[in-house]
Amino acid sequence: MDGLHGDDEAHTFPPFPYFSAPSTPPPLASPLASSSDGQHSPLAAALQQLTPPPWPCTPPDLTLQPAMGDVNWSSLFQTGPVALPEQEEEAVQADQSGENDGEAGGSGSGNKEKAKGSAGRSGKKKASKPRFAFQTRSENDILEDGYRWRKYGQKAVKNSSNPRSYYRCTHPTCNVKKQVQRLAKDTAIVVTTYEGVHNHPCEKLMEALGPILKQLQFLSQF
DNA sequence: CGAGTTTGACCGGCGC
DNA sequence: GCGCCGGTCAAACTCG
Repeated sequence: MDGLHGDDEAHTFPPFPYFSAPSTPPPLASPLASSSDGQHSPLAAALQQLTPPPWPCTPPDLTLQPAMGDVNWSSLFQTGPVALPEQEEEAVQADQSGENDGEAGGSGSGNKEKAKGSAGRSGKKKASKPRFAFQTRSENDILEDGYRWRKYGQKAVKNSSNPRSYYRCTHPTCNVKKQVQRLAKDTAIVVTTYEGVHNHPCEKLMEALGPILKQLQFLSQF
């Protein structure tokens, strides 16, 4: 976890790819993704752009958060295992492709068991998910990234006077989590760590692009 | 009243 | 084996 702040673990990222998937984007979960001809319709192309990236799908709204002034994008880095072991990678993908019952159903399953801790379910070794961390300079702890988050915990962490907050994506089938914490050294800097990949389109992006998509759908008829 | 937040307790991993 | 620590749960609470 300390890799978050360790410079030796920091991996410089290419320019913040808000709307493009890292390499080969997974198939979109939304039914809208399948066009009538199944090929490269403008609608399908547009929807491809909505493939959820692991990082925020929308940039911090500087107009709404004037204090965020200078976003230190150069500090964008990847934490944790950059290259996942094959088995773990498979586990992660399986976890994200519909077997999200673990976390998503955990809290509401009526399971009397108490918290099973940070190691996850079934006593297996913790499967490391892709994690992406970046720093922003902001008065707000929560940057507007286009997704809806539900806070499920807050902890005081060692060597930091600021608590760490834990959030989970509110989408029913999404298992993405994020941690938000202010730097002890510079409390103006918020470190946000994303864990996992959204398996659904960005809500606010969909909201914003809705009219455009409708128009594309209309135009694609001709 | 439903959705989201707060907060204390609990659990597993890990270092010693 | 023990204790520390990070992560999660879930009941209680708040808010719109």
